[in-house]
Amino acid sequence: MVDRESRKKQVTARRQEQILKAAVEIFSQKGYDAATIPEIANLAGVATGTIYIYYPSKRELFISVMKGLIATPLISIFEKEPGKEFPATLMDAVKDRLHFLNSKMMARFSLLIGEIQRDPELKALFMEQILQPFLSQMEGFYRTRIAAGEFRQFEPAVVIRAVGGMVIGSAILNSLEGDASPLSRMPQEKVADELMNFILHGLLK
Amino acid sequence: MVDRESRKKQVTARRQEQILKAAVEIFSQKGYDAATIPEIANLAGVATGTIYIYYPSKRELFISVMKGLIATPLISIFEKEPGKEFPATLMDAVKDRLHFLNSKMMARFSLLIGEIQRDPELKALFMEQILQPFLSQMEGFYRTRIAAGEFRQFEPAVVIRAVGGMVIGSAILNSLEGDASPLSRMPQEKVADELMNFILHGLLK
Amino acid sequence: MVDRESRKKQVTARRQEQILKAAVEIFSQKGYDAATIPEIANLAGVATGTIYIYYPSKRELFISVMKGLIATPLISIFEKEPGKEFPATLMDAVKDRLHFLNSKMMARFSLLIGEIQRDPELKALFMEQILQPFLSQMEGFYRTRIAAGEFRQFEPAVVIRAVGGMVIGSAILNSLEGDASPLSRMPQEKVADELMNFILHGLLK
Amino acid sequence: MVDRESRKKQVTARRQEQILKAAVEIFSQKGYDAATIPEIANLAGVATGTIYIYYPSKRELFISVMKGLIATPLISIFEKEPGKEFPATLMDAVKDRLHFLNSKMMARFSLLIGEIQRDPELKALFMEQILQPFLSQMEGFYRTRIAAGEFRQFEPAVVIRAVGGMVIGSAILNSLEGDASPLSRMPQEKVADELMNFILHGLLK
DNA sequence: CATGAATGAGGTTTCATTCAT
DNA sequence: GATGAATGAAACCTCATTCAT
Repeated sequence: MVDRESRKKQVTARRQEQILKAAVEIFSQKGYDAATIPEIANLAGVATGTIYIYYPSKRELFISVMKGLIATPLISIFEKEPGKEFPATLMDAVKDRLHFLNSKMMARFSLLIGEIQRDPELKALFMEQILQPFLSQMEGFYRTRIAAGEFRQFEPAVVIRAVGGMVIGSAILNSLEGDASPLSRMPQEKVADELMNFILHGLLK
Repeated sequence: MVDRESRKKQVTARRQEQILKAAVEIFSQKGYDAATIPEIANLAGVATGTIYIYYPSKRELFISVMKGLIATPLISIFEKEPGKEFPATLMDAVKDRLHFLNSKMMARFSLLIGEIQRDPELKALFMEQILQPFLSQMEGFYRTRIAAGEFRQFEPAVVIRAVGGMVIGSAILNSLEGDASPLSRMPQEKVADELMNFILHGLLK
Repeated sequence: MVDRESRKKQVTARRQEQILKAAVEIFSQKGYDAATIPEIANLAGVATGTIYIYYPSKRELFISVMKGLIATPLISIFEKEPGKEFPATLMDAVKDRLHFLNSKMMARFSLLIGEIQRDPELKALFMEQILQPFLSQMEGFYRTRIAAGEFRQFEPAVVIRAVGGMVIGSAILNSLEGDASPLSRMPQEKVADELMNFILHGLLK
Repeated sequence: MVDRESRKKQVTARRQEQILKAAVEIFSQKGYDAATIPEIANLAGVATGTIYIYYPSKRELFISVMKGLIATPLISIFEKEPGKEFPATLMDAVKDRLHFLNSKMMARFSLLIGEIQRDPELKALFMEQILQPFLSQMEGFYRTRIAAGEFRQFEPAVVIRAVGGMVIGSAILNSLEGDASPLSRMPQEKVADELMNFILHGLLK
């Protein structure tokens, strides 16, 4: 009995996941309006009506998709990894994030960023769950470095928004340029290196 | 005779403009699908059918809107202004662009960037009309500065995409944060100053 | 003055004719609904609005077109031509009508016969102007021939409807088969000959 | 299980039939353009959208209607019925067909014959499924009779087109005259008799 | 729970008709 | 009279949502 119940729950959970996964796919390919429930159902391998057992409306499903994307631990670039000295850490982080910028998830984000801006709930959620924590984390990191005498004393609000914008905008550029970008033909190592040097030392000699 | 004809043309042109303006407004508020022709017609102060005299379909109207946004002489940040020395020029440019980043047009762009990525025609148009020229211009400027011994010799492709991404991403952040951003409570002068210093000198002391 | 007025009238009449001719063309090509006033106007070389000076509505224009077709002196097959003996006359008539069956006008009729059946006014008009006179004429001719002892004494109503139906139906067959019909590769002379013989002598030996 | 599925199929089939039947009715009453999907849906007792589950477009529904009409085993007038001698057979056939000429289906055909001529697909279908087989069958029959020494040796192509045209045209006359036709007040027996005699023996004494 | 046929509101598009020039 | 831009009603079609099985 317990077994049967727990198996049931498992099946249910799996199905929910299937649907969500399909929804992520379709929504990010077509945007909110152009995506259709039958299409998502089809990709998920369930009947149209089944989706309404798990999500009360298309909008709710979409919100769930966005929450899923948003909930993803987007950015931990500047988490201190104890025992590692600074430049090495940042360098590694940048390399890691470079791959992240090319990731499917960032592509999805960049395709759905319009919907986020338009929907108040999504906007609030995004600000709360992603933007604020990210900016805070960066600000904390930045202040620490200033205190340590490593970084110049810019206005943190400005600098972190510049860097944050760079992350978002680069993802969009990536999604637009695709393989046409010269960066796709350079060793990631080199790109990361250059990028970090630019951020750390600036353009000026 | 000539007068009557030319007046007619003027009226016609004005109406076309009315429609386009309304379309820009509605499309950037609601996105492509959620926008409706009757709504655009209503805002333009014409009947639904009238729109189809000027644009053969909703899609064409949308393309025209996007072309209009794209055709806007977006970026001339780095045009040489003869007689001005370097840092002053860049500084001025950045200040100017800061205002630009806050502009309605950038807000619209940031809301419609998803559609641009999804539509092949728009994508091509955007790449051709905006992205390539912008990147080229920046690259040219950057190489000049390197040759003049002013700038470090980074890989131009990387640097300009970082800066370009910063422009796009910052516009989106702006649109998301709105008045909640601390930057909105700082003197533009100071923001521009900090930003430029960051770009020129980097984070490191 | 008189000159100018009469010229005006001429111009007006010509224009009316232009419009009607264009309407005949378009209506018989596309049928009533699929034909559009702008298209007719375009073919007639006038502005859309001009048509409404001459005809109060699309329907009226269509009725005029049909009246024009119907008014055409469709059938005078059996008019006695004095001084000619019988078989020769009929033979000639049939030959003449054979050409008529292939005519553009019969093609138009066969394309618009559905509209005639559907519209009560057109139906009445068609019956009154074409069908009844045609049947009467045929009936008169037939009775004369019976009286003359030349024709068998069938029920006239049956025979003339059979022959009348043959005329209409053959026009439709013609329009459907076009050049694919073997008849189009036979000398008209022979076809007329065979046809007349069939009608006069029947199938049986 | 099987039961439930098969019942579902039955329900589905019945509904498809309902829709098709309603479509036949409306299309033949109003023609293609003037017929509307909501009207057909209404007559079929289903919602507008339901029709689009069964037929992808108005055009497809129409094509199905026409195929249905066309697929009807229209004419087997001249099928040999073994054991029956000739004139009796033909007589019976004609009587049978007389009723057929008055049938609803022939009325529909005569109303839709314009659409058939205008639409290439329908035209091809009609030629292939109806006209050619019908003409072939008649030609075969006719040649047999010639060989048997019963019929005169006319050019078959001419004769069968004359008779075929008579069938189509008579149906149209019927549809136009309706009860106004004197034939409707004659015993069918007599009409058939006269008609057959006319065809077999011709007009001439 | 799962299914998928049915629903019908709502959007795009066409075009007969009007009317100011 | 002639023009053709403007109008807006009405049609086709889609798809979120429901519900009987």
